[in-house]
This record gives sequence, C-alpha cells and structure tokens, in this order.
Amino acid sequence: LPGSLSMSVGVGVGCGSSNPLDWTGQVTVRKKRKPYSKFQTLELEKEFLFNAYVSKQKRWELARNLNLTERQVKIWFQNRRMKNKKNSQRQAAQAAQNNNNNSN
Amino acid sequence: AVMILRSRFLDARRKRRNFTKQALELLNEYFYSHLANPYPSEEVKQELSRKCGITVSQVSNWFGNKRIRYKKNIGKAQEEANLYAAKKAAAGAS
DNA sequence: GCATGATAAATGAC
DNA sequence: GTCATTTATCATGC
Repeated sequence: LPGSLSMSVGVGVGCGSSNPLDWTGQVTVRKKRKPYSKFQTLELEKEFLFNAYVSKQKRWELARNLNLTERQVKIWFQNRRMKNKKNSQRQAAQAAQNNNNNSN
Repeated sequence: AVMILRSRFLDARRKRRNFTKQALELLNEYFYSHLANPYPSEEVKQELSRKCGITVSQVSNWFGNKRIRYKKNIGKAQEEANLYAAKKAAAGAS
C-alpha cells in the first residue's frame, strides 16, 4: 500500500473514542492540487505526441516556457503515461467483449 | 485545439452511471467490515468487480472516494457505519 | 442543490 | 522508471 504511510503520530481523530479507524492518522502536508491551464496542458500534450519520455533538456525548456517546475513536468509525463496505459487496457477489454458478443 | 473537442467525445467516459443497490451493498459491506484497514487486495478487488458487475478500476475508484469521504465525515453522523455494524451483528446472532 | 463516479495533480513505496 | 494512493476538481444523476 504505497503512498499511504506518510504519517507520523495519531493526531486528533478520536482515537480513544468509539471510532475504530487507524488508517486516518495521517498529517501529511501535501501541496494542494492545482489544475493546469489550457495552454499548459496543450503544450504538454503536444510534446507527449512526439515522445512519451521527455529528455532532461526538453523538460527544462517545458518547465521554463510553461512556468512549471521540472518536477511538475516529470510527474505530468508519468501520470500521462499511466493514463495512456489505462486507456489501452480499456480498449482491449472493450474489444474482447465485442469479440464475445459477435462469436455468440 | 483537439483537447476542447475531446472533452465532449472521447472523454465521454465521464458519463457517470450510479452503481446498483446490490453493488453498493457488497462494497459497503466490505468497507465497514474492514474499517481498520479498508484496502482490498488485488484479488479481492477482482472478486468484488465480478460480483458487482463493474470493472476493477471502478472498484478502486469507489474505495478511494469512500475512504476520503468517510474520513471527512468522521465528526458527523455516519449512520451508515452503524447501519452496517448492526447488520453484521444481526448476522452473527441468528 | 448536493451525492456520486471519474479524472487531474501530487506523493511515496519499491 | 511504474503504480497504488490521496486530494481537489470535474461532470453528471436526480
């Protein structure tokens, strides 16, 4: 269960009361999710068409031109690749179901 | 220029359909009977997806939304928790 | 009008 | 690098 063990100590949450949940003890200070602008997304998508993996040089340029950090650009491509994979799996599953419907 | 139109066509996956009562019953039953650790394994997810008639991703989405939204309601009513707790107790007392 | 399912940023485990 | 998550936001159902 990755990405969930970033807590320190059980804070607040009635730990001694009737509420029996311990997986809610996290006090992680996470940066608030901030949707990117249309321009930023378009430029990133445009580059993703050329290659799903961006070089360090290209990442630096994108970060500068789009007013993003290199870390944000890196993570965007990671999430974009996951999105691509999910869509491929969905299409594959859809095609498989269509084959079943046709053969039956 | 492509992105704007995609949100109306290819991205129509966002056409949300509510799950059936039976599916929600199974999902909630598992969630509230594993409140200490509501993280179903991949095998359990597949089983739930089969029983509920939804995809594994939809099961993951449901648990993700359920965990965060349950956590946000911890100070409040949460009659749903008591409901399934009572249901579990009744099942064992028969 | 909120409830709810799905997606978009952001994190962390490995 | 992948990938299961957390969280806010989006889009729809009713």
